[in-house]
Amino acid sequence: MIEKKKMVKRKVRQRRVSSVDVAREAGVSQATVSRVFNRTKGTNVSEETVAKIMQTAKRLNYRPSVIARSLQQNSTNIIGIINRNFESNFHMQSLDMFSRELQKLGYSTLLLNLPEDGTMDATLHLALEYQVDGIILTSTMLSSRLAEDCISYDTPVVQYNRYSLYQEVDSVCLDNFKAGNEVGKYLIETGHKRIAFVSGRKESSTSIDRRLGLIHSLDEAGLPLVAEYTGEYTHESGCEAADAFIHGISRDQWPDAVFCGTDIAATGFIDHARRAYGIRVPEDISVAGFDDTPMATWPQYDLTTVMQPIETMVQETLEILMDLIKYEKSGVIKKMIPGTLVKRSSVIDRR
Amino acid sequence: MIEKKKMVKRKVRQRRVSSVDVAREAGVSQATVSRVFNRTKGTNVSEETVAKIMQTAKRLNYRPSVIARSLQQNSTNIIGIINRNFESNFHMQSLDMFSRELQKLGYSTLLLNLPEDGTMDATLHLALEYQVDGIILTSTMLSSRLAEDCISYDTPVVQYNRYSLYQEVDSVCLDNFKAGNEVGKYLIETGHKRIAFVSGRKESSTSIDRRLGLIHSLDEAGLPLVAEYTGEYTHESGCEAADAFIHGISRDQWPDAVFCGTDIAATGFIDHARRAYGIRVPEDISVAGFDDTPMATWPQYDLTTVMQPIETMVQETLEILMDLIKYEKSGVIKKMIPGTLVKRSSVIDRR
DNA sequence: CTGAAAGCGCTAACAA
DNA sequence: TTGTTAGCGCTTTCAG
Repeated sequence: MIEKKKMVKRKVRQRRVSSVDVAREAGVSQATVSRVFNRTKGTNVSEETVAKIMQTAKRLNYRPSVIARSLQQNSTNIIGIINRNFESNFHMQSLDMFSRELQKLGYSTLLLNLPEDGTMDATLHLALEYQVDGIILTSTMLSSRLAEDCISYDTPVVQYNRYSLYQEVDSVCLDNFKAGNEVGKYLIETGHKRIAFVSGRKESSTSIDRRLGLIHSLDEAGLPLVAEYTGEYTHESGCEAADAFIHGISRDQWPDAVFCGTDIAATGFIDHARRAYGIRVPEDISVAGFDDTPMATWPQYDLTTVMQPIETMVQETLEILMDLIKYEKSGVIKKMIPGTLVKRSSVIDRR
Repeated sequence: MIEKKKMVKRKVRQRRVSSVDVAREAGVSQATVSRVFNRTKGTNVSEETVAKIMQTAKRLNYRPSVIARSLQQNSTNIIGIINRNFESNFHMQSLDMFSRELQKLGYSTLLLNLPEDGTMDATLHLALEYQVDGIILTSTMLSSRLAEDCISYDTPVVQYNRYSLYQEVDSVCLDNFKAGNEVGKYLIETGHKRIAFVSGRKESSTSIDRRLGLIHSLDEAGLPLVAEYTGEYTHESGCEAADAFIHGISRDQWPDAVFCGTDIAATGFIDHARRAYGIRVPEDISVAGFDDTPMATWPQYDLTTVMQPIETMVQETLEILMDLIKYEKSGVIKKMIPGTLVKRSSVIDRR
């Protein structure tokens, strides 16, 4: 049996045309070619030579090597985005927006994924080895040891969608506590007495803060959290939560409002509560979500939820990062972005 | 008014520690340091010096510069992924899998987005200037002029989720014609006589092929396509399609089965048909989708749909790309991957 | 306005 | 086993 691969010619990657080639062909020095491809800042080259060089460059299909330039300039124009997962709409949209905005700013995006098993050492170091000009860390926090590494590499980092009061790292994050608190206050205002919570991932600090915000509002009103369920970012989790809150429980013990930490869980809750238990939403139970995904506007849900202003968050993150790249760091920035409560019909006024 | 930025110290990025620094500190030559960081292939360095160098490297927090190495080796270990959009689940999952698999193969991902307004010249050239080792083009086709550019740069390209018979570019794509055809045959087999189609984007070649496949099956059975609607990849499009097929149309003119080019449109169709017209799915109208997104398994839909084996498609794409990187190209590969019809209860047997 | 030359940090061939 | 040296392709003084 013959291995197919063995029969094929091994490839030696050919040398690309370089500025030297263009220079030789055009009868000028290599430096002049370089000047032509960088004459943004008043580098003076005669019209004539410019024309000649551009022409032969085009003929030889020459394009400057960003890599060589990076080496010489000590700057790659690459931003590393270290990504934890793509599980939610929020993450996808954020990534999309980051890479588009970076492109507009003249940067490219090096996309790095955290391995499932967790440690980000290797991933972060990879980014540093690529000499990226900056790093955006989504939904993860930097250990102080790794933060040191970034500093010693003089590579700015901004955390997105995660923050810690005890860290020197700049961050941009939705104010999940406040948002959770506002949902709670709204549910209380509208006359709900028996409020329950469905959490996203247990370890997720965003979920934890939303929950704490809710509880704070309940405490102030002297109300209990009557039930809670911890799941994943899935429709099924919402279904399970409905079972947990309703199955085998007498009607007067049901919650009259359920705050779900994610829209997707809210849809699951609503669907299952209706189908399996004939519960009317919002007449029997009000439901609120989080994220304002497209599904929130589907007529059967018409979900009261919290909108995360992704565009603003991305812009703020990039602004901080660009400043860190250009100017000396002075102090730590922890930007908390407020969410917006979007009121729809899935929460009813019970007063 | 004082500009804040003006008050801040402009930053000059410091030089990073290089192998020369380590060499000096450790009292060895720079080449030896390099060897230590590359001793995979039997480069012989004494235990003693290795220890000494590793120690001072750690102390100085030295890490080799991938950029410098790339320049010298004429290879960056970066793969450029040129992405059209993130609008669907399929795209996100593909991107996620690509970047994870590439990372396993020792490559990093440079993520480039096509601008809204369309031309990919700039984007492709950017990738080439970064000297990426290969390019994956998702949901787009390469003009023959740009294909030339890639060839002259000796940079392999593989198209993902798009193909063209007239191109020299390798590609991996779901066999959308066949999949559409199978859905059609299945609907016919199960006794449907009045079949309608809801398209994804009009220009999208994947949608076009799904439609052609469907029509081919109808032709063979001597059945007409009773209605069709062209929308977007949204729930709302599905709702609109329901209006188009049902509103103001006498019951005997309704379709008895609707094939939606995407799951998301199928959910919209089902929801709206039920809510606005009291139609029972599948009793009155059967519905099939495409993609096998998580929603397809939600109980209220339980959608018959076509699963795209994303993992296989990604693996095949990478295999082709890796071969193109290592070996001389011999012939053009156009890999058509079959979809899998997933039968669920949204299509009923009418025989 | 243009050329010569140094050097960014690294690898690899060649010497020792 | 280790050091010396020549580039990789570019930008950027410094001369002319």
